[in-house]
Amino acid sequence: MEHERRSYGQYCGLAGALDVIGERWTLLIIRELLIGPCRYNELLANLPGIGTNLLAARLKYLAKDGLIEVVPPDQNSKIKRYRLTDEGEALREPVLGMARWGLGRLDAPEVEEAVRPRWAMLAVEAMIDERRAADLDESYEFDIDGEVFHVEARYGKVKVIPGPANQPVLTAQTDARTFVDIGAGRMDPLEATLTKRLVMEGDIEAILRCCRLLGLAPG
Amino acid sequence: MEHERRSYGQYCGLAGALDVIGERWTLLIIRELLIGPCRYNELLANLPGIGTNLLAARLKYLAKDGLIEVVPPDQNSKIKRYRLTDEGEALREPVLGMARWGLGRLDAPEVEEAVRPRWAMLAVEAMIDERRAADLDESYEFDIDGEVFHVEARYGKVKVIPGPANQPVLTAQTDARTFVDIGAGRMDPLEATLTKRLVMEGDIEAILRCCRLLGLAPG
DNA sequence: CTGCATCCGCCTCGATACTG
DNA sequence: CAGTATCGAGGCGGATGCAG
Repeated sequence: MEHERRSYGQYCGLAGALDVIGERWTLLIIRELLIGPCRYNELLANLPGIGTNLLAARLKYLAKDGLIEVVPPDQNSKIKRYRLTDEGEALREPVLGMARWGLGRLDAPEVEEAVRPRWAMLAVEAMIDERRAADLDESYEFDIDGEVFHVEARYGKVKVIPGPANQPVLTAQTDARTFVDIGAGRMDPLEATLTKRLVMEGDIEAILRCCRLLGLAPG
Repeated sequence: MEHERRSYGQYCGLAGALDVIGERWTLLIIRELLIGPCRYNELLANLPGIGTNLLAARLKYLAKDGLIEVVPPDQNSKIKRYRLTDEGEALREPVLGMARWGLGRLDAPEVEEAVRPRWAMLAVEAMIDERRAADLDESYEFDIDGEVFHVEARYGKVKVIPGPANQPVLTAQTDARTFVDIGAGRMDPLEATLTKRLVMEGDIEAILRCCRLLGLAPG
């Protein structure tokens, strides 16, 4: 006995979007997949509080609606993974926009708040202002609690990529909590550096260019 | 006995945003207020299906979170209105982004789908590509089922404004259903014109410039 | 009439247990 | 590892009540 899905029943783009991605947990699943393809149990681990039945149901709907697809297990690893389709990937911009909006409003984390280094990667992507990258041709490497990724700025186009950079002009090492604090505007990079919670290595000018790209410094 | 609000409990911008605007109906309330300040019963009328208690509860939370504020009744009209604060207004970009995403996926409306001319105004705003307005200095007037608004393009900055335009180079008249069909890409402006569902008056070149601005024509 | 508050039935959600 | 099954609690939808 299948039940029909709840719908707003409005002939409007936003209502149509929310019919698909408006239910609880759905956009957070999209967030995880925006960072990269995931296995079922990875999603479960990075979405503390979601019921396993609910995750399964959401994945089923998202696949039926064409936002995600299953990467079948290949020869070496017999593990099924989920990944965004182009249609799902097209949500990146608006979702990052919402993340940027929410980042600026974040309060200090309560005791029970979950913190994951991978979310810092999305925070970086949300903070980037590509208009400030017109003259850049370099990359910055981040190590957040051991999770390593880098930002590649190439003449106006900026990408955030998992893994270490080739020849970064800057490496930054910190913990997820501190990084999100900085992104939320509640801690200054200077303060984090002075208290040794943030350690940056590289040319001073490169550090400033990186901070400007992330909206952490004027200019 | 007040109940604590449900939260994802994640120290992440997106999760923080969804704690505030992720509940059912909330983003649609924001949509209505993005179009313009509204009275309680206007919201109720344009959100068919919402419970009156739920609307009241959402408005209360949105006010407490600083996204909306109450415009007190002034002398001539003793009617209370709700309007977005700057914080709420800051959601315009990501919300329009989601609307654009959803607009492209809209199926033909089912029998029971609600259609409101005011939503066409938001659809226009979502469709606009400001990068194509660099050389424009003119305005286009729309009449959707009697709801009149206009688009003002001024050298790269484009605004959608309620009410008639001053000296529009183009006036377009149609019904909400047809307009959303065009926005969703399921009907061509040409087809709508030939079937008399869309009537445009103005210079042929102006019509083409307007279509390009809305992503309805290449170039 | 507007702007809510209260009540109730149902559906969704969250947690745990269980299976291939 | 990757889900399915089950069940209690709470959020939602609709009707109704009521004060200004």
